[in-house]
Amino acid sequence: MNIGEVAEAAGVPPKTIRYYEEIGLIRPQRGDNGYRHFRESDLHKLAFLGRARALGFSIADCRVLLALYEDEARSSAEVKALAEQHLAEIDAKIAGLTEMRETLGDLVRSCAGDNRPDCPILSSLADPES
Amino acid sequence: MNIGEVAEAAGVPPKTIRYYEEIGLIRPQRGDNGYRHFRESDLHKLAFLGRARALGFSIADCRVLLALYEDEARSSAEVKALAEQHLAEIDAKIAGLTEMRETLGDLVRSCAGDNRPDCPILSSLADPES
DNA sequence: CTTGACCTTCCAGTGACTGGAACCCCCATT
DNA sequence: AATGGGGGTTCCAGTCACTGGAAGGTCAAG
Repeated sequence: MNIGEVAEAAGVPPKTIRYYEEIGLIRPQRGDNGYRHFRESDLHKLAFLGRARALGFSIADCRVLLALYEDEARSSAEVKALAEQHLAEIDAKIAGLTEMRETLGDLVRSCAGDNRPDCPILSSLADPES
Repeated sequence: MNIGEVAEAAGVPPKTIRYYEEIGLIRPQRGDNGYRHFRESDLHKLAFLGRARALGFSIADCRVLLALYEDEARSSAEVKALAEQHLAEIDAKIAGLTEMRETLGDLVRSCAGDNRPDCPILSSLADPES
């Protein structure tokens, strides 16, 4: 398979695939014309990476996950630990965003949104104590 | 005030303040020694920026917010529209993260986390249909 | 006069791509 | 044989909002 075909099949853009090769996540073969040639195992890896990224794992995490996936002697505890750590990060992000959402939501609700200049949103940004 | 003092007072690091000057968000004066000199209005702006950033507004949004803040003829509707747009982005982010959280949470719950290699997390990443 | 804290600029790196330019290759049609 | 279009290739730059670090100037205290 050429890069376009595997990109389509794995749901990962060609640019991203080239980037993944550059950082050593995959190592496709090369044909005589210099084209990358992808085997089934490459496609498999790319789809794996696409799903891991969609779950928010960093590239560093993905590297570890791929290594664990290919390590027959892994323990599921290692994988679970990584996933739980990531889950905690997601929770932290959600908590931060939720707090933002609440604060900003309050401000938006308190703003008339008419053509007068008085605006509690700006007032609060300028001085939340006032 | 010098940069350290205003950084402390506004809760914005010196590096960030220099960056904000570089991109034209603030224009502190300069002393004969080349040091930046910050007036009360600069401090005020920096604190404003710090709070807007803490609410997740982008630098581009902050630029607009500052301009609106300084525009006596603004309408609160303009501010509210910007805030509502940002609120929608926050909601979208929260929704995305929440979905990740659920999927990943399911996987983590289904993983024994023992010293055997069998791992539903890896299996699902490799092939979610299986 | 020296020390140390503070200030300056400039350059590079972060994460994970993404866009674009310049160029090469392969196949099919004229 | 030429050509056209849709692949592919590399390399460079940009994104976002800083952040770290190096090399060097300035200032106040002791």
